[in-house]
Amino acid sequence: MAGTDAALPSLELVARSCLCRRVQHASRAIGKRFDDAFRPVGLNNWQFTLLMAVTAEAGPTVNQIAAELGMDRTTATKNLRILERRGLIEMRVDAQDRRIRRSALTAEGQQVLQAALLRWRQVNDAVGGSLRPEQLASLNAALETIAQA
Amino acid sequence: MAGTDAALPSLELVARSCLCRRVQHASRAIGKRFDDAFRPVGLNNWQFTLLMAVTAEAGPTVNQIAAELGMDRTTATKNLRILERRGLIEMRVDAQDRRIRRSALTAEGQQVLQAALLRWRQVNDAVGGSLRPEQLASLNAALETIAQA
DNA sequence: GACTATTGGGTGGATATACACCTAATAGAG
DNA sequence: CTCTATTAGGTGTATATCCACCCAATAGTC
Repeated sequence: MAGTDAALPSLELVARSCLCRRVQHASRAIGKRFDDAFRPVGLNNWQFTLLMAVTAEAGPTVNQIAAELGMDRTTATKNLRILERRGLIEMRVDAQDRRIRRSALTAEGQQVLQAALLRWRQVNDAVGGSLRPEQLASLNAALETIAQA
Repeated sequence: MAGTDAALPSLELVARSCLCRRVQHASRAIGKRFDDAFRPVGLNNWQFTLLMAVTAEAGPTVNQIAAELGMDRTTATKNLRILERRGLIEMRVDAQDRRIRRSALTAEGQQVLQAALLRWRQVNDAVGGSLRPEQLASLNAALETIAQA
């Protein structure tokens, strides 16, 4: 309408084109789907991701895990502690540099992760399958671009 | 490697192709960008989205807002209460059906939202501009598909 | 070796999110 | 009109997330 600042975008435009809202909405939805899939093995989606990150390298540090997942370091600290309390991972001080704490899966953690992998593939295939192959590839590239900002 | 269960996906494959992890990573990154943009006006990204949802319809209910944003109803309740405490919105019981609570922006809420709109456009354009136009369109479609699951 | 800067990490607080469970108001069946 | 089902919503709990601030260990300088 006239009378409002012409420099301001209309509310309809914002609601339609807000990337933040779209990504957050999708994030909640996909997180819930993976939570449901992992519930029988007692994990949620980020715990699965964290277990994966712990196994990805040899004894990754808190900082390495946080950087890899793009989360705040203190968030990684607190989430790792929960997995540690449940006995799925171990954190131990590095021998050379005593500031550093390195993570590793316990035997139980490996078992839980193995049990989760089949469920992961099912739900990941299901979600990916709802997109056309070229759309999935484009989505991955776009998400990576956004994540690196 | 041979020796592991052939039915299990390799850890490398999982790390590379996990849609949940990618979406969550992008969600954290973009949320942080919008948080930074809105910080000068005292909002964060979801508060902005919530204010937008409150103005989108005439006096939307808690359920309507939660459905529109794909968030849990109880999450909407608690987030709305924070905006209410700050005096940015008002919740009032519907005259016809006293179970229903309808939301509306206060004058201060409108001012804050107006101040945020310019910042929104800057950061939304910046993020969208890092993608090619057809990639952005494809991203929007893919995110909507995922959100509707 | 002492002083300072850098780095790895933790704590406390505010808010974000969802689940299990609950209350209150309305709607519908008889 | 009463009883029950449905619907709108809230509370408590556990965990997720980030920020401001802190501590301890190492590295670098002299």
